[in-house]
Amino acid sequence: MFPNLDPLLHSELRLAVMSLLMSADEAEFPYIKEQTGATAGNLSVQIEKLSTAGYIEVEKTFKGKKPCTICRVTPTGLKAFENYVKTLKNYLEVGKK
Amino acid sequence: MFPNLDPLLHSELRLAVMSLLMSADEAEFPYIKEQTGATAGNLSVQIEKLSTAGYIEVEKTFKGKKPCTICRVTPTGLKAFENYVKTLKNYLEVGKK
DNA sequence: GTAAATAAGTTTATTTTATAAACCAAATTA
DNA sequence: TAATTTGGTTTATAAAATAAACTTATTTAC
Repeated sequence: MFPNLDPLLHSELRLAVMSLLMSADEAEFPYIKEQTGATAGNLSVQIEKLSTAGYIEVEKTFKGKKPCTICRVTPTGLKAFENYVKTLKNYLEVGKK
Repeated sequence: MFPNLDPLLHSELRLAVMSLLMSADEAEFPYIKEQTGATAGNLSVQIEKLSTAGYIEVEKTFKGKKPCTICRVTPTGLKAFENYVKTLKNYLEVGKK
């Protein structure tokens, strides 16, 4: 009836990050920070978690002389996201079945 | 872009409880426990939170001689749930806009 | 009839998680 | 060259979820 929701995705900020990356394909740290309204510290932690899980890949390069962190969703992350959405529907689609 | 998700509903167990009550109209504690697979303790805590928020109403009666806790969703809870679903769509409907 | 087990919860404690605050290094601006 | 900004990371704190322990009453088994 209520299958488990992937705890890595069932988090407001991590879900927002994934959502952003799903449509943007790739995004830089400051952009994600701005779009989500998260603090840098919180964002850094959550990106690290998504990265550790293999849901996103994180590339640390330079933009001119400034550090630049680029994030991309991986195939694993894509699958996890889709699965999360499907699972969540069991909770949301009340009375539709 | 990513409006805040009602923290009271963005919780696996509480969401499951609400979801159940949305389609069942009213339900007894043991039934909710069985359907969600939650432990009694956890369920008790989460029901209390939903009740305090006014999302559900809890009636404590007796079934013969045994205590019987009945839960129902309130209009406030209904609205909150619907709003949560709407908000969540911003996170889930990637690339559909 | 009484001891053990079950039912229906609640309370308290522990663990996990999210968040914020503090910090760091380099670069830019005043 | 001192102060500020940018782009983060690390560490500490606050909040939340979860589980474990406990309570009270009730059957059920001996």
